[in-house]
Amino acid sequence: MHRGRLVNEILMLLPTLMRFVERPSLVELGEISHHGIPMDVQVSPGHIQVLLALTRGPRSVGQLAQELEVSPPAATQLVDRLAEHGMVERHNDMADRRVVLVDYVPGMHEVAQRIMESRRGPLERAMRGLTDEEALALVKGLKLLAATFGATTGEEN
Amino acid sequence: MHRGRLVNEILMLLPTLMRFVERPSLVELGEISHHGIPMDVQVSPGHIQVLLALTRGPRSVGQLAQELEVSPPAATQLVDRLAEHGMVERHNDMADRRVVLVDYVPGMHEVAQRIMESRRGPLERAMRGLTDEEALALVKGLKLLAATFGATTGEEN
DNA sequence: CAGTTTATATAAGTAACTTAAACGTGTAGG
DNA sequence: CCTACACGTTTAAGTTACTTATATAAACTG
Repeated sequence: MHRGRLVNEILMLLPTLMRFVERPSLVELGEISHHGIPMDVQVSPGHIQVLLALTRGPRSVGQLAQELEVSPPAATQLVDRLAEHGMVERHNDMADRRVVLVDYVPGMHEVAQRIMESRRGPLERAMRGLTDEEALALVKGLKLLAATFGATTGEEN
Repeated sequence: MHRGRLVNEILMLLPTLMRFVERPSLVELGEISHHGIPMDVQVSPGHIQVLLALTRGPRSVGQLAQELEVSPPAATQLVDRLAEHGMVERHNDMADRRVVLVDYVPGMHEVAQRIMESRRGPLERAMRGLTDEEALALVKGLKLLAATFGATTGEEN
């Protein structure tokens, strides 16, 4: 088994995959127009991450930054954009008025769901070409890569 | 087996991994200083891809753009940067004087090697945590993801 | 040899980050 | 209680890696 060869393949694959993943996709959102929201929205992977994180309940901006492993200003920006599109709201935490809690706008849960589906679709389709073992190995490998790169590249906080 | 769960995990993992991978790393290059080249160089994943592609011989700018799946101007820029750092050279193709052939600067092959090692290192370390089957599945999965995203996101030429 | 296509480069613009600094709020210590 | 420092978020400014549109030069084509 030529590990070196595999490493080379990944070295060629990762940046290319990255560019594709990074490319923000236009999501068609027909029937919510009666909510006064534009018909389609540009969503980047980061936004999807936020929406996905919020499925487990409201989060503070800082928590979001930690979960996505980005700087606080980046989290602020992501929330800004989603708020502009009417997907999420900011509330003040009454317990600690410094923190800003982010949550779905009431009734937008399903819309968020649809937006996420637009990303999940291609992924699910891709994974149909993998056996269960391979799918598990893929996730395991991705986690390892993230951990290793994370450790190598600073990881300052 | 909960495929949906795995898809969610990947949806959370990919962008984060992306951000790490994307982060350009500073490569230490001690002893080439006598070539008149700066001691360390900022290399992005795209640059690594170019260096790796050149191991299989000289390439035209257009070919590089195709192999990395980026636009021609992006390839031009990547070559610009590597040329600034004295890693690669542009030659005119005598057969077709429109094409610009890119190749290592003589003697820089080993330096390029070292730069690539700086990226291969973390990858190899990560893959040590995988069995051979898992490593193969990882590569297979990455290819599938790239193909699927590529198909979804335009792929215009 | 005029007109179109091809290969590269330049110019201008964008999106997603980063660090540094500002601002308001909480929390102790004297 | 109030001064000083720490914390959570935002604003500001800068960077990077792309994109599209346009320019330039060389090669085909009738």
